[in-house]
Amino acid sequence: MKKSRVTLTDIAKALNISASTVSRALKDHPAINKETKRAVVKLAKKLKYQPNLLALGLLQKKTYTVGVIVPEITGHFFSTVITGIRDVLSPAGYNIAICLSNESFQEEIAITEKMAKTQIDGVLVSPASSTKTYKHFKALQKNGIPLVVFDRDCPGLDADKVLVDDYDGAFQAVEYLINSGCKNIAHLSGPMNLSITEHRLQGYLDALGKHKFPVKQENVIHVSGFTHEDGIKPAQKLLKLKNRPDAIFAMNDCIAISAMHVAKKMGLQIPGDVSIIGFDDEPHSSYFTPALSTIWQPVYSVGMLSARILLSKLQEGEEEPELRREVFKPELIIRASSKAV
Amino acid sequence: MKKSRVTLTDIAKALNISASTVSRALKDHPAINKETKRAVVKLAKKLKYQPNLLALGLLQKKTYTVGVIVPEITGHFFSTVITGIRDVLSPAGYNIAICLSNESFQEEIAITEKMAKTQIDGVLVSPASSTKTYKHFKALQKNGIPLVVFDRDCPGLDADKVLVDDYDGAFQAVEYLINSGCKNIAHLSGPMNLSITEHRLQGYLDALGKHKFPVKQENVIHVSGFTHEDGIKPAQKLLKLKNRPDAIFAMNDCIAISAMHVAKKMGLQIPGDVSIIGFDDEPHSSYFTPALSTIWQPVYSVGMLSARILLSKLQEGEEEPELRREVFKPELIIRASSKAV
DNA sequence: AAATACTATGCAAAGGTTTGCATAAAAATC
DNA sequence: GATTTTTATGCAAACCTTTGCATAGTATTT
Repeated sequence: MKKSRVTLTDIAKALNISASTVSRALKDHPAINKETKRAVVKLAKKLKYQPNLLALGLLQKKTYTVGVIVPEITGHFFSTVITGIRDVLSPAGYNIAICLSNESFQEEIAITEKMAKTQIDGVLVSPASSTKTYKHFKALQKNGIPLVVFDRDCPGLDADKVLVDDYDGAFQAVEYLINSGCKNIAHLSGPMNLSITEHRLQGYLDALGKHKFPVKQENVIHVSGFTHEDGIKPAQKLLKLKNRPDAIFAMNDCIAISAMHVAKKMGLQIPGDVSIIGFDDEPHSSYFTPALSTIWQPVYSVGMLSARILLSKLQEGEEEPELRREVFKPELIIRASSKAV
Repeated sequence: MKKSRVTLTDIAKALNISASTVSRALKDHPAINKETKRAVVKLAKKLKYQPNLLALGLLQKKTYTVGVIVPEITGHFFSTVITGIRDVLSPAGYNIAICLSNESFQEEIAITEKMAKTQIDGVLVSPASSTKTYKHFKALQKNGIPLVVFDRDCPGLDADKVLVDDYDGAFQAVEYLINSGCKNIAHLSGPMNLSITEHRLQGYLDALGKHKFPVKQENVIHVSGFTHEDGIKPAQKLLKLKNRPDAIFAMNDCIAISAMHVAKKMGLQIPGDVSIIGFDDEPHSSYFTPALSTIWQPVYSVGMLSARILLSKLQEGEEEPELRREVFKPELIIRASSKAV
């Protein structure tokens, strides 16, 4: 049988006083007798009184809970962002409700609806790759729930945003490959319709363009997901081209690792025959053979800053200041999978 | 300004009926006029009525939220367990509140207290490595909150448990090393006081014992955490022993990778000079050079089963059936980092 | 002694929803 | 036409906490 918890009224009855007095005694209200206060505090401790946050939330229309919507958490990126979010929000007294959209637009909609019902205070979101419209986010905003978008942009949505300059990261990587003497640079690109995919692709294209390299259709392949398996076939396709690329810039480290794997199986030297650069700088990446060159992003900072911005919206209250758009710069980290320049 | 949401009463007023009628109309209550129902449903949709789950929770003492307490989520293990949990609980209509203890006993206590206050329905927990007593868990149970412990056992705590046979996994790994001809097998063990550490260590010891191998104090080193960095120094210490081990069984894959890294830097052949076996079978593990031999665990299943057990406690209600203790068997996966037998 | 200020407490409402009981109206039965 | 049944709706309580206002008693001032 579910034991009902100790309530204010229970304590009040036991001491023959009113619930209001008990509430005030526990809240350091000035107008309260020291004796009474002492008795209340003592009994509350004895009975292990725990205030019912539901009742409080109902009363104050504030739940001290922030929702975080991410596509997945099994990768390094989002789990680290979440850790950053937690490290800001938790000390501030906020709960975090982490929800996984599983890269599904439908699930994302279901999540936002549930969040509205649970009276969440604010939302941090990185949209699913299949998300096309932002009605569900706008609905949250209309409900007065502040929204911060991180990492994956929602073009056209008016919200605070914390992003990473994916374009710049890609540009750096490709330009480095060019400077190191690569002549035929391919790109394992991400799933279509995703802002980060597009920005990285554009960075790749523009770096080629800047150096007057021709862009070959066959040199760009979109992978369908972010895991190793998703990278194998596209990498094979690339490395079996008649005009085999001498460099691959991959969407992320997992895909880059797949490409390295395929290349090695084909007997190719890395970086002798083909240079490889990834994106994300996962913890494992420096331990591969050869150690993977990659683009580092301030992942933890993305989480912290997003949380801080949301927090300020929650606390400053309602004055609707101008929207913020923060863009972090990534850094190229050269290891052994790409030629020295 | 925080717009207050549409409530039952708002709809009631607009239609000149009572809130009870509106509630019933939206709930397919039998005794309700079709006309009325149609009107209510139509208006509710138009105004985008969202029931307030706080009020409901307060009334029914049920929040349809389950708390999940894990030490961290940046690794592969817990993030995958969580995905399994979600895939069971989400379709059943439950929310998941993921909380990170950060391997800290104190934070874990704070989390459980907060969970009691938020009237959570049930809890899934894998305790922090620094957790020594289980008072906080017992307090939850006393409050009538069902608790399921997964992966990391809490010896002496009466709760449902979903574990992996770490002892058996370790035993398999070490026995394999013995059978493959290794004579001097070391163990990079986990943080002290953690059930999985102890079980794996015992498996190591017993496998040696079974084959009449001497146990050398110097061959067992405890690492302080689960990341690559935590493994480097202990691995160096091990491989610089006068009597250098010809095999290392590591606490997990990250540590094993560190050991491989150190060994390679020292110019040792793997597995020629030293065999290495890890634990966890992370997605990356087969992509290292050489591909890492390891122990696979049914991580996703651990999550799913834990969630299913909790779910049955939540639904069956209160009859307190006997506690379940499910133990999954891990599997040895031999790749290239250990000699063939 | 009367008026004022202060201290300590209680009452009641509010927050949104559900539900048992009561009630009213309509329909069905005799 | 009177009684019973059915159908549709409303009232009010309950869930727990906070807080403005009122009140009663005590202490201070004039």
